[in-house]
Amino acid sequence: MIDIPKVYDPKETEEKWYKIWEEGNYFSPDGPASAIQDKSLGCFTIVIPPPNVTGSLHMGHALDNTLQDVLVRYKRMKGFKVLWVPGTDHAGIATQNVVEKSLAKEGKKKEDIGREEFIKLVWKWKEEYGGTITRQLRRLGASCDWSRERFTMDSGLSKAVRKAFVSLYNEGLIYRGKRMVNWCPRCTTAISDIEVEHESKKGSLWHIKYLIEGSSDKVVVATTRPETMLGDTAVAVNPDDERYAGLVGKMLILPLVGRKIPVIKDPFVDPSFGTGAVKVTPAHDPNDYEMAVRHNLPKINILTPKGKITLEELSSEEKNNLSKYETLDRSKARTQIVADLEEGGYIEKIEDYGNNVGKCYRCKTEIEPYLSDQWFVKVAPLAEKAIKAVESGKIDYIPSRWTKVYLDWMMNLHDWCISRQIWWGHRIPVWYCACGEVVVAEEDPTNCPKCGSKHMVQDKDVLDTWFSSSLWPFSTLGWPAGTAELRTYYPTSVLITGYDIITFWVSKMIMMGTKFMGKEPFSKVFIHGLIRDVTGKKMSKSVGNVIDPLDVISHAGADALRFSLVSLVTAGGQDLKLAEEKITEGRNFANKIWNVSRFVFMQEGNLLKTDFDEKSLSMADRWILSRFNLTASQITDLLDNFEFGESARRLYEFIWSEFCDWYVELSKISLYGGHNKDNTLKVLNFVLSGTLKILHPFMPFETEEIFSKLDTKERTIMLSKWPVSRKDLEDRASEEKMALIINAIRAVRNIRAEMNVPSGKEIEVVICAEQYGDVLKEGEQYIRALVKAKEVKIVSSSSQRPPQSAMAVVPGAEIYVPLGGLIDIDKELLRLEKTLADTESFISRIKAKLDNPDFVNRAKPELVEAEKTKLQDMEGKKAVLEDSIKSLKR
RNA sequence: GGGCGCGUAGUUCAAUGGUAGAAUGCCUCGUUUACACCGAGGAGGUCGUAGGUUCGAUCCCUACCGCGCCCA
Repeated sequence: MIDIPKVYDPKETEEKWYKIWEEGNYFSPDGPASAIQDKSLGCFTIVIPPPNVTGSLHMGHALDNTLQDVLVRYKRMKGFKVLWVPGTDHAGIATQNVVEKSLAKEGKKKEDIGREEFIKLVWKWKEEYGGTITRQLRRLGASCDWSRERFTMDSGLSKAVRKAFVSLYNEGLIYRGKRMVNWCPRCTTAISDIEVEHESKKGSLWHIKYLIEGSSDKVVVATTRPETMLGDTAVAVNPDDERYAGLVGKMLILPLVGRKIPVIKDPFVDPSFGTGAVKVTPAHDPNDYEMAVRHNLPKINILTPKGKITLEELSSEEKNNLSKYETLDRSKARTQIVADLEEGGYIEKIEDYGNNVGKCYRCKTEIEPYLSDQWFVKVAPLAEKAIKAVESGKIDYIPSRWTKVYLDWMMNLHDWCISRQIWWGHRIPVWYCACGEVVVAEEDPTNCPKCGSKHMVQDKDVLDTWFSSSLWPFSTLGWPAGTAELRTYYPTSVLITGYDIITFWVSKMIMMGTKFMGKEPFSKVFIHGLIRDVTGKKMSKSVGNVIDPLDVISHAGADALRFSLVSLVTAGGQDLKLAEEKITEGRNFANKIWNVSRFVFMQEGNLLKTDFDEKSLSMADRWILSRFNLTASQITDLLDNFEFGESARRLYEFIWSEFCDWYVELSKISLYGGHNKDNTLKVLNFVLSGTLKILHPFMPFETEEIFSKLDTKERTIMLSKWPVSRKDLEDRASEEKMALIINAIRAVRNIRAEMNVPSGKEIEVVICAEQYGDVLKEGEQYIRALVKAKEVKIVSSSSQRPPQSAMAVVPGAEIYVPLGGLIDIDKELLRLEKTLADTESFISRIKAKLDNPDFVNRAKPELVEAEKTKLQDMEGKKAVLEDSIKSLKR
């Protein structure tokens, strides 16, 4: 029994228990958990934000999934039918990148092996390595139902994607068109607006001279992107700009190129930008594109998908002139063109200019506005319902401030570009026939419905990964089939995620859920902050400030990690600054729990029972039972309100301070003194096992390990009943009594330390209490033991004050410690005078309040009463202190 | 430019319209039979600045200063 190690070792415990839980099917709502389910409570469902299949667990995942697990474990113990659906996301671009990289190691490109082979390779990669993150989630302790694990490329989910696409297409909510999109030249695909990160960057503004045809005059055009001039088809000025009024309609000669382009007027042009005349490059700038549409200008594309110069769309003469630029990368082309312009005397000046560049959120490559054929979702009609769902309160954001962020964004949506020019993903379910027929269908067509041809060609593009993610809350439950699962678990209960993906994912699930299910996918969205390093910076490998959750799990244990993270969560949803010290705190806490349990196990007798006798409870027993009962109900309320951080902090306080520092020390009196030993042990066990239960959602492994050593009828803490608040354990009187005892003990300890009483020396204590003599008599043994006193005398009148003693005043009692020769009179005087000064300043503040008629008349009466009582107490304290000082001075 | 969040102990952060709390670090003491990943005691804060509301503001309101994020 006593061979329990002094330091908690999480490693073995974690492996052992997770295996037992998973193999015992404890995570499933239909397994052993059903035994504790209360039908009247119904279901509690969460779908996991699916991590990228290529991913490995970072702190953000650790936090997000810990919070989900806390809630899930809590609800499960409470009796809800709990389902937590796990799974991963196929992460189109990211996964393709990974496999391309491994191909590159063999010196191959994906084009070398072809699309079909490449996709096979990705699947093979997925089978081999795709389980990494789900294994890591297991190490974290996540109690999701792995038997229901999903992958966004599963056949079921793929069916859902096709169903959704075809329905939206048939309703006219999906369309194809040539549009200006955000193009990543590295990923060689379009990406959506929100996948672009904006960054301000120092750049230049080049002032370039364009000659006016048939004249020696010139127009100076300012641009931040001189290289795109190869695709210029006009120069535009503001219609109200008098400087250029005479110029409109004239033709200019494009430098280096020789192309003749018109000067046009368009209100879009800002006369204060540069010279007020801007070059118009319709194929490479979204605003220029709009202008070109208005003025019917040609759109000349000069870039390949890889971002290199192409002359394909130029005239043959231009091709000859400009061949030196062909195949140059866009940045090299800029350098070259600027150099050539300078040489030709076309540069008027170059200014420093700060501009905003868009970067691909995946690979940080600068985005190119690029004109191409793409598929779009017309979002306005979908957004309308999604907005209503939140406005009407059917979906609540917690904290509520995210509501506004969501709504603002929803109301300003552009159509969503959903096609991606990559290979890995859900292929767009559209087929083209040589006869011109287009088929959009859930099932692959065998032949053309119009001409009967068997040679239908499927669209090459795949869908944005977020398209399949947007269906996640119902596709994972079997949709489009109307399964029992779907009826039982949809809508889900709550979504837990970071604020960084409200726009990417949350909003889209709401759109698709309201659209296809007719019901919001969840009624609550809990948004938490993001993990940062201790200085507030984002954790990143390149900065080197990453704390790896798996390292932490290895060194400190999953429970420590979980607890540390949760205790950092704030009600306001602030970002979490994670320092190593915080992890240490979690580890130390885990060790504290281990050791207090060890203490309980080390007591003699094997009666690890909890059936204490109510009639023979001591004051301390009643106190801890009442405190435990209160704590359990607080934790319940806090968790019901998603107050994760506060609940963790409250548990810490209860366990460390109230249970360990006070009750355990008090219990030793009867345990080691032999008096009422059995009952004390039962109370200890009762509180310990109850505490383990309310702690279990936060620290599942360790609580299970300890619980398993207790003699309870419940085979696993995971599926034990959540403690309910018990009126019979509430005991305000004992709490007040113990408060007095604790104050008295603290006061004596303070005297001992301040007066340098050697720690081994036993002292005498005299306590004078007019009102609370009984309480102090009852608690005398506690005081004696905890302050190392050989005697504690309770007297009722201060006339019995011992001479040569240090003293302190606590609410309800005066405490004297006779120190005989030990007392340092000067030191004690100093101490008392300081206390007196504090007391006096406090008194004057209360008096000022009570002398203020406005306060007395306007403040709540009970508050005024309380102040009066305080004043009385303080004046009493003052009198006692003055007396003591006087007698010491004598 | 629009919006949001944050400025509280040396540090990292809570809470609260009525004497401001914790963790960590620091100082003193302590190896007492759960734990030194420990215990006891202590020092440390004009709650960013200036106004306003209020009997009373760290908290509510306004402006400003500083920091961060999101959107254009």
